[in-house]
Amino acid sequence: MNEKVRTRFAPSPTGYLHIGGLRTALYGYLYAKKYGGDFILRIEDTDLQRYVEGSVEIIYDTLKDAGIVYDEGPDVGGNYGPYVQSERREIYHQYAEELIRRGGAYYCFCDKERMESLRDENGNCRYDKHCLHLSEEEIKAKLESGAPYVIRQNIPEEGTGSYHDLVYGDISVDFKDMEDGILIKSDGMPTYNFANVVDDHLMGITHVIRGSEYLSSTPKYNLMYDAFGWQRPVYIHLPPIMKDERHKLSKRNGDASYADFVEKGFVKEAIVNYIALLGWSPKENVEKMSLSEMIERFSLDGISKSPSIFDEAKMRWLSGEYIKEMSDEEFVARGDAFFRKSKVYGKYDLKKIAALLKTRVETFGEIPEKIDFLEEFGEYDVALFTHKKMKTDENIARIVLPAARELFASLSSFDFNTLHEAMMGLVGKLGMKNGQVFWCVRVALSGRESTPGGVMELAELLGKEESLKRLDFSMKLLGL
RNA sequence: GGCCCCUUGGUCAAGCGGUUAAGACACCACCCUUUCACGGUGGUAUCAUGGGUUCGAGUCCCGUAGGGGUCACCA
Repeated sequence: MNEKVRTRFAPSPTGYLHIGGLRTALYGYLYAKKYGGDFILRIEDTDLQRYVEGSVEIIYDTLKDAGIVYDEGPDVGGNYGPYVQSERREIYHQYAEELIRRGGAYYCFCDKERMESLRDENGNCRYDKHCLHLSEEEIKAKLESGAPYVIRQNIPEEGTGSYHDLVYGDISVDFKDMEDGILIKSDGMPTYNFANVVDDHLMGITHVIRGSEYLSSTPKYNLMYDAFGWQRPVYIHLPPIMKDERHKLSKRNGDASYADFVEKGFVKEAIVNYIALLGWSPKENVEKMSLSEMIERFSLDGISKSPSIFDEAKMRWLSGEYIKEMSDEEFVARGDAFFRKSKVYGKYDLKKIAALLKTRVETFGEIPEKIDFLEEFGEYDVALFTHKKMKTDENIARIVLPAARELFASLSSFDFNTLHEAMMGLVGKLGMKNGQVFWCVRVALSGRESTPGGVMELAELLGKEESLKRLDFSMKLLGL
């Protein structure tokens, strides 16, 4: 196989790009790039009923945002266009007629009523090839009279369709279990069943990567490739991504999409990294990977056959790993939207806050809740001064706080090092343990059981004036 | 219901006839430590089930159960 690898992602513009779709795109991209091939984006908009305004742009934006770049597509061009199916109507008709000539399809004039009468006890109707037996004259007459028609695939009544899937292995389906599906609808548009075959061939797609829902209909497509005398592509079907063991993850159920997770503050690279790991694992047993590392490591034998359940907790962890690696500047820049949501925006040095926050949040979304106490300070439960392990309580606090207040007031500079030295001195002077002093002052400054950073970091951030104000307030709470 | 496919800890998963059945997330404990984190160490927990084949089965075969997909003028 020395022909150039060409894969494609072919979504229909029916709304947001969901996680499963994005993974399909990602694998197609990874596979193509792994072998120096091309990755193509094709829009499958043959169902005008389901078309949702603006979703094509969402597809472009999401892929771009996720770093999945396509070599050819509606907005970037290419030599195999157009890349939007609704612009290829004539092509489909031409090939449909060709297929009829080759005996692989036929005109069908049956109406809804007749189809209804074919329904079986399970409510399924199965076309009986009625129109396959129309004479050429009858067909011509009907066509000329302008009677509505569809074009159906002519599937053999016996035999078995077999093929080899690179993930699932050998798949066989009996022709008798397949219906003569519609290839061209009465509105003149092709169905997926036909358009995907024609386009994949015309666009030179070598590897078809798609969801496992097509596993059992693929023999139908092979019948067409064979009838046309075209080379069948290599098939790679992917297991579904589940929300829980019973339900597939889907936008229709209101499950989060890529965009939703970005909005929640997950690091983009982590989202892409995580979904790559759903249904695929590299041989090297590594999990955190950049896109280029994924390309290097991607291999089809690492794709699993069974569905995997989407675990937000693990994606959250990965997101945290990416955050820990960021510089303070990058954290501030990328978390900007979330810093803006916090009450402290514009009032503090965000780079200093970033340094404290990086190991304490896994998504940018957690930023506001972690730092709002810098602006919000008031009544709190004095029981916070009691901490068994630190050996401290309200009475210790009554000794520590006034001393700390006096100390703070005496400091001419209020940076971390000065504070550290001063606080250590205070510990010695009071003859207490570090924890006793630090715990009490930190609580007095924050009113919180836990904070990002310790006393010195907090005092430096708040500044001398605010620190003294808070100490005064806390002393009052303790009845001093 | 017919057909196709799937089944290793709570989750993602490695394994491809012989292993003490990796690793990660989550969880728990301990260490580090001025809180919380980070980091470090350790721990709990898995081969759906019944038959075969084999000296030997998570790995191969068959059945059963459970789950998913599909059976549209949707993709």
